[in-house]
Amino acid sequence: MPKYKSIVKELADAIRRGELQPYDQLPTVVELCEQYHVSRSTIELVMDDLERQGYVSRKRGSGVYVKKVPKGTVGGPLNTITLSDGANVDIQKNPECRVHEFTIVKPDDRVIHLLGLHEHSFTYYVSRSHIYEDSVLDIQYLYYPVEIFRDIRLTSAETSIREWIAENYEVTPDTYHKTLRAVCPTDKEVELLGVTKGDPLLEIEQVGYLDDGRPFEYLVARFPGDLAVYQTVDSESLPV
Amino acid sequence: MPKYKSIVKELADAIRRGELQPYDQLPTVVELCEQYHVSRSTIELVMDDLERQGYVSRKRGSGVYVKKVPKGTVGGPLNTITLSDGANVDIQKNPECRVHEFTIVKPDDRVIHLLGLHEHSFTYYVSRSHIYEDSVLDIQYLYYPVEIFRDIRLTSAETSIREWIAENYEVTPDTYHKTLRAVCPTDKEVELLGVTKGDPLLEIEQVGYLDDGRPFEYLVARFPGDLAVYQTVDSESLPV
DNA sequence: GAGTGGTCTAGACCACGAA
DNA sequence: TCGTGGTCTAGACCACTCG
Repeated sequence: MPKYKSIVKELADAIRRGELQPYDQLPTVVELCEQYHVSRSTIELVMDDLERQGYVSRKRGSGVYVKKVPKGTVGGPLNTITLSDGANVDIQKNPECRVHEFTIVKPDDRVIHLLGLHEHSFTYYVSRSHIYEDSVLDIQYLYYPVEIFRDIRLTSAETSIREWIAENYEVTPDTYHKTLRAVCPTDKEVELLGVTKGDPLLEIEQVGYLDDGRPFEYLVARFPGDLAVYQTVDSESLPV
Repeated sequence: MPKYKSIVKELADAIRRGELQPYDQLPTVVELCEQYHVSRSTIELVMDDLERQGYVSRKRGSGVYVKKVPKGTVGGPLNTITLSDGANVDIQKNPECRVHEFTIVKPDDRVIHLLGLHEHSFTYYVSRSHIYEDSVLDIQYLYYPVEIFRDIRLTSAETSIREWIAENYEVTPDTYHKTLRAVCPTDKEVELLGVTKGDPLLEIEQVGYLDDGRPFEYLVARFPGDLAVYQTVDSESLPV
């Protein structure tokens, strides 16, 4: 782990523990340099990271300050779907995964377009749901180019496709392009998700890229609106 | 403008113009250093920025590569709501803004909590909609602490509250914490938005922070699901 | 082994804020 | 005026990829 990451961890912990309180000024950059025996640019990386995680605000010429955020809302998972409410469901590990379909298909135009495939390309296609204590948490539709992955096994779709890929191919995912929408469930989804026709779903459409620039994964996931939220921190605002 | 930003702009333009094609390798870091007469760390900042904007993938030990993205989908606005479809509506400038309510209120618990206010605090409260060619684009609910802004004018709510604040107060917004959801419209919203009861809405709940760490704005905006999407790029994926 | 990007150093200069 | 963070330099070392 790079040096700056471990400093980030220390400071973030201090904030979560309440050792650094809202509106407290962090030690100055120079002080932190001495304290951790690192150079100025390293501390700069640390501050960038802390700001992107929503811990601090930086005021040029003045100092870096701990944000006044409601307890428990900082340090949580960002840039991903989380299941809301006290529903202590960890979508990451706990839920059972039920595969509805697992085939090789000629994908529709949108998938071809977003994965940058040729007209006559084929992809793996998986549809599946996660289930926790008899309630269905989501429905997912996944597409993987056969060009890249010549062989994907059904068992991997029931656990972690990404893990299986990591073990069997030498590829490293880099970034994901995401689009979020509010949509109506299809008739099929009404049935599978156990929602009613008028219930809204939160949809996330995600294209994954490898570190050489190739799209390698197309994913659409839909969650009942009362279960899922997407949280993020950045410097863009809606125009107001 | 810092030096690295202008280099970002040049390279991003080259990619958008197609001068650099998908899967092309960018000049190496060393070459870029010579080409732009800058140091290595500066180029590092450039690459960070290009990657966060979704232009390139970086492969350690190999090179930086232009992502294969469908034409027109890169370089667009990120981390904010955009109005989908060919609907060439620019929410930023074109639409008329109609204010429904403009008062000072004792906000509810959630607003108090997220703005970090005392129980007995007051806020400005604005509800308004944007309208373009007879169709209603959104409905917004905004709260500003009276503690921070002693005076907000109605006219500003009809144009740009943020602009008005910038002209009348010495505050600089820093970052925004956002939560996205899919929700049902209330009866009132059905009426105001001209949607039907079962149509899903995309909701964005946003808390804005100043550069000294103070929350200064609470905003909930709701958009008809068929009009609005939220787009972003990052290195987090849904677990798959 | 040669070439790549990622991290880091020890400085410097600048823009800005606070008093 | 002085202390702050933001940018930038000219190097260095390391981890990694690829032929």
